[in-house]
Formats: sequence, C-alpha cells, structure tokens
Amino acid sequence: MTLDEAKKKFIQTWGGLGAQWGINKTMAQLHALLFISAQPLSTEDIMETLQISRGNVNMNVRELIDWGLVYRVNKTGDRKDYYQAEKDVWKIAKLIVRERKKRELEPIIEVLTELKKVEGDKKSEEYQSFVESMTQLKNFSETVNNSVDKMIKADENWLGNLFLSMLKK
Amino acid sequence: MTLDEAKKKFIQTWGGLGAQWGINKTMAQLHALLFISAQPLSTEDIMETLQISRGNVNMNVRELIDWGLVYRVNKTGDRKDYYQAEKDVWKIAKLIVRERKKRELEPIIEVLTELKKVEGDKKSEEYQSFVESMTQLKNFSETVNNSVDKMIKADENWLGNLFLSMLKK
DNA sequence: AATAAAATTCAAAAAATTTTGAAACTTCTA
DNA sequence: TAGAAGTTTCAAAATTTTTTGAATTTTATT
Repeated sequence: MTLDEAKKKFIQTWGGLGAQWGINKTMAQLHALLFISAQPLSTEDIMETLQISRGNVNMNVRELIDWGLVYRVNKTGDRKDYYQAEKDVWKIAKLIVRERKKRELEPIIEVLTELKKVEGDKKSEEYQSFVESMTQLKNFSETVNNSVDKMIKADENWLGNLFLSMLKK
Repeated sequence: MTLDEAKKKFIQTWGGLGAQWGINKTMAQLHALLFISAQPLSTEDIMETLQISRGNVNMNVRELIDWGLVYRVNKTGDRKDYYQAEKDVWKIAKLIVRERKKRELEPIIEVLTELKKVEGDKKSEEYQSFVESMTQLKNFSETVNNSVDKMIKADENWLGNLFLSMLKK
C-alpha cells in the first residue's frame, strides 16, 4: 500500500467510525485528514482532498475547533487561515471525554435527580420499580462521572510528571 | 410530576441521549420503555405507548435482542411474544461496551496494524509523520482494548480502576 | 476609502436514515 | 390441514440530516 492509499483508507475508516458514534462523517474525516497531516491545511486544501464544499469545510472545522481538537494557525505573509489538529492521542481522548461529560453526562444526572422525585403511590410496584430504576441509573452515572474526573486528573499528573522530569534534565 | 409524566420524560431523554451516541432514537426509546417497565410488554403495548408501527417495533426489538439488552419471554396460555429488558445497570454497561469493542475497536486495530505497514520513503517527513500517528493511535487503541477486557471480567468497581489501569498500561 | 481576498452564513437541494404498513410467512390450535 | 393469531420483511414514503453554493460579511492591503 502506498502512502496516499494508506491516508485515504485511514480517512475513510475514521469517518465510518465517527458515524457510528453520532459524529457527522465529514467531521470525522476532516479530523482524520488534519490528524495525519504533517502540515496545517487551508480550506482549499481540505476542499480539494475531501471533495467537499467550502461551506461544509467551514462548518465542520468550526465544530472541531469548538471541541478543542483543531487549532487555527496563521502563516506569516499569507492571509489564509490554516488548520492543524491536536496530535497527542491522550489529549484528544481527554478532550472528547471532557466534552461529552459536559454535554451529556452532567445533563442526564440532572434529569435523573428530578425524576427520582416523582410523586405517586409509594406502595405500588409500578412506582417502586420506576424509582429503583432511576436510582440505579443515577448511581451508575455518578460513578462514571467521578471516574472521568479522576481520569482527567490522572492524565494531568502524568503530563505534570513528564514536565518535571524534563526540567531535571 | 406524576409517574406517567416522569416515564414519558425518561423515555424522551434516553431517546435523545441515544441519538447523540449513534443509536436510532426509537431504539433508545424502546429500550428506555422496557427498562422502566415492571412487566414485560407485547408488540401492541409498545406500539401504543410509543405511537410507532408494528414493523418499527419488530426491527428495533430485534436489534436490542442482538445486543443482549432485551429478552423475549412467553406467558403461559398466550401466544404473543413479550419483551423484557435487562434491569441491572452494570450488566447493561458491560453488554454495550463488549458489543462496541467487538464491532468497532477490534476492527480499527486491525486496520491500524495494516496501515503501519505502508510503503514509502522512510526518510520523508510525510512518511514518518503518518507512521508515527498510526503507531500512537494503535497503542492507544490497544490500551483501551486491554482495559475493556479487564473491565468485562471485573466486578462493579471496574470503572473506578479503568482509567488508572489504562495509564499504567 | 476602495479593492481584493478570504471567511461565514443559511435557504434550498441532495442524501441518508428511519418509518410505515400491507403482503408474506410462521406457528399454533381445533 | 384450514384458519386464526402473531411475526417478519421490505419497497415506498416520510423525515431528518447533511451538503451545497451564492450572497453577505469580515479582514487585510494599497
């Protein structure tokens, strides 16, 4: 397999994977393209490579920047914006986990907290069953939430330690 | 909030969450409905509650059964099939993680292994950059894969230890 | 300030996904 | 084994999501 074929295949595969995780295929492909690109790319570069429109590039790049996965960079003596992806896989994972926690996990915990307060006949099987389900789910969600916090901290310590060891040298 | 309102809200919320994770909204709602239902439900019950067609119920129930999240049960003296969801939240989490590992993580590791073998000018920055990206991603994926294996075997405090074990390799 | 180059927006079009529902099929019962 | 009850299938319709591209806005240059 040549380098170009391999890049193409990676972009396709990553796009497909993204789609299975509720991420627009083009956004995932765009992320893949920037992730494997040694140089920052311009809107034109991306349009050309992925064969998509200017508006589409703009929209998906903005979204990736929102997630913190892509940076806008400027080349001196060039008015164009160039885009560059975060390359550190651990950082990428952390950014995605942090964002999904904020967007999905925290809101669902709020909702579950509300739903546990439902009114009804406390003796009925139906009522007890529902409250029990909400309780179980809330406990689970909170455990995941705490674990994610730990993970984000653990990763920072890991980076912090690395930084220290570099200074010592 | 009454019990019926709470159930409705849970089904809506769960459906929305599923959609953000690449799961068909109806499938997620159907799962929510069965999850909070004290009794197994028939196709008719589900059609009625979610206001969807027979074919739609059948398709989504089949998919949930494939994932291991829903069981088919029979009542004696009744020819209808009834459906019941797994109620243990930790079991549900394990089933989902196991299935996504099999469907997504393992295949991507296969692809990354292939892509690392790309041919090209080993001295070029472009080549080195690509191979480095694939290597990083493959290492990460394998770490996640191993952690998931441990998690599936472990008991309920798996998650607390998951990310730590990922960092320790 | 005028011009040019690039970025952004968003309504409409295209594409993809989901849903429907009636026909076909299966299973059970008398 | 005929009929009834229930399940499954899948082509077409409906809906949702994504993409396009021209008009508008922003930014930089002379």
